[in-house]
Amino acid sequence: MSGFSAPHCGSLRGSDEGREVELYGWVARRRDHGGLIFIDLRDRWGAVQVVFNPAQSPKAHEKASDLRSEYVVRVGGKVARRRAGAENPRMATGEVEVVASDLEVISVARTPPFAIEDEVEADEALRLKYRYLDIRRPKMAQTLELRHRVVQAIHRYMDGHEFMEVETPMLLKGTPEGSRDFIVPSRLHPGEFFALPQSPQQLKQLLMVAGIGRYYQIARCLRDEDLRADRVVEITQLDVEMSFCTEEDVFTLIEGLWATVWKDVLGIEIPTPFPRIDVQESLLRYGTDKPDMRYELEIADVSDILRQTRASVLRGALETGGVVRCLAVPGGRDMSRRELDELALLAKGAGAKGLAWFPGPLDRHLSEGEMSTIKSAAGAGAEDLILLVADRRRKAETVMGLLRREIARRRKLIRQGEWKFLWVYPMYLFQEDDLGNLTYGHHPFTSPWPEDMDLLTERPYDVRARAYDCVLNGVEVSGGSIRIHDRELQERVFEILGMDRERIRAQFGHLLDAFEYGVPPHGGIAAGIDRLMMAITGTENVRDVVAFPKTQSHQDLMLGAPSPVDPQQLEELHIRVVPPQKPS
RNA sequence: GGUCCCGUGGUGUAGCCUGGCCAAACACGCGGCCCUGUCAAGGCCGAGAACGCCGGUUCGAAUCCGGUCGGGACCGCCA
Repeated sequence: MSGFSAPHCGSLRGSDEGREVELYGWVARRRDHGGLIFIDLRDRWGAVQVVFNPAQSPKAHEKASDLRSEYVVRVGGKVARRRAGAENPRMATGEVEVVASDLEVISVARTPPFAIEDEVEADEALRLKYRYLDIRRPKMAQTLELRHRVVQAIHRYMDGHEFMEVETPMLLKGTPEGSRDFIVPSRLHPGEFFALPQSPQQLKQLLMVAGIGRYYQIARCLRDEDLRADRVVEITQLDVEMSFCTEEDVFTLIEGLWATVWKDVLGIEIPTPFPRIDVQESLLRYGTDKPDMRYELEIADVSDILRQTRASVLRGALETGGVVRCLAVPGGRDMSRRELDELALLAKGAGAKGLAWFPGPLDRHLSEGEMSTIKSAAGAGAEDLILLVADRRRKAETVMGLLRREIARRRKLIRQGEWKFLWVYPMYLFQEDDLGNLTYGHHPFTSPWPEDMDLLTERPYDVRARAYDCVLNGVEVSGGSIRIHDRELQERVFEILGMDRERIRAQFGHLLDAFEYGVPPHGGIAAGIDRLMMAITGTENVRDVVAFPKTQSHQDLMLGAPSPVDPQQLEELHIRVVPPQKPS
């Protein structure tokens, strides 16, 4: 018995009328009329109605009464047009049905822990535990197929532009830079470890030195960091590197790539080139470096208006070097106190000291003049409510960005169906970390802005970077930079980052050495396929676009990973486990 | 590292704030019977949870408190 070449359940159409077929699939639903029995038979391609009629085949009909959900069956029968009035326009196969003459139960099934239907909202942990059932849901299967088609379109496009896919190793050298590495013990080198790739960054730069010129790879990258709704441990990225290029070449390539993917896969024309915004302006106006342009809602800085204000909470923040930012909520005067409290909770959750608004509690602290100046700065209309946050600049931006997104969601301001691409460019080379230390903005291989070279030592924070992010509907779908290709400049940047000679040599010696053997100028970009798929499918949950995702605490609920290993295995790897001390 | 939300039959929810009327309600699903044109089929009947776990408060806890486990959202982090 081979059903491999059998017609797909979901592919039958009116034109198949009269065909004798054998179908293989899962019982999606059974409607037993005592006399007639209908089942919907499902496979990856969809579902078709099968009729068991005792008048036509009493044996098949008798067997069919034992069918239950998710049984795997083989049905022999004839494709027939449905009788007039019995067509189902809601099914792609709704014009036809298969009149069964033969039925074989290949495999029975327990009642699944949740219904295999798109609408049923099962608990996510349960879905993850039984992912193989979850993927049977048409929506999940379709998402995976869409992802496949996107990736195929990417391969075609990159190949068409003479990019060569080169595989890079999974077992790399660990670096304390960037995100936390996943490490793999070496059996043959006691006490030494490989690191799994956070990205093939250095390897693709070395491929440029190797003369490959145009490299790409659909690469898996692993970062041992805390998860979020839009982050998974194991990400897939389109990794690209090219020689003798400028930013403009990268922009053109990627704009063309997305335009092709959208056209080939979604049948949608997207306009190119994409608009650009520099990161500083983005943070000011949208409170984020990945603004969603499907709605307006601009943030305004009203610090200067309020320097002398009687409102002490606002003035206090300004006097300690902070800022006051505000946002007009369209028609927001109708918001309930409860709703505003929820927003305040959100702001506090993000680390804000509080949330102020008017009309409201702020009324008696602000002068008429202040209120009207703020309103015009925020572009507020008569029915609008003004939200204000006073804090350190970065905190205020984070909080306002969060509020902007929340307001857009709550007030349904997001224009669904729009594809708002943009480049955030340029960015800054360095940023300040939590402890006030200087660290890189993108990664340490990013080229400084040529005109800002003089500032490197004196005012590093003002140095722009030849780095860019491509943002789609508020999702950072790709980011990259033109790299440093000069050994001395690269060493200088490492030093500014606080690395001593010894460490530079140990960690990046191979790259610096390579730069002495004829290095082309180069640059590139990496596009997160997971986030891209989020934007395409309109989900806010990455796990929706990954076949077998892990939970927030890095667990695979289906496999039960991670799990302890055999002591013998540990011994072979020269590893001893020290359990965490329980504070008692 | 931190803040917050959630955890009740197979599934989704109600009940929890204002403890006793709750061995817990509803829908779907599940099992049986009836039914020849349904497609979320329909009708009738039925089974199924001591309320994540541990401890505390109380005459009495699904309900209050503490802890713990699991899931999620966010801040930090993620070059």
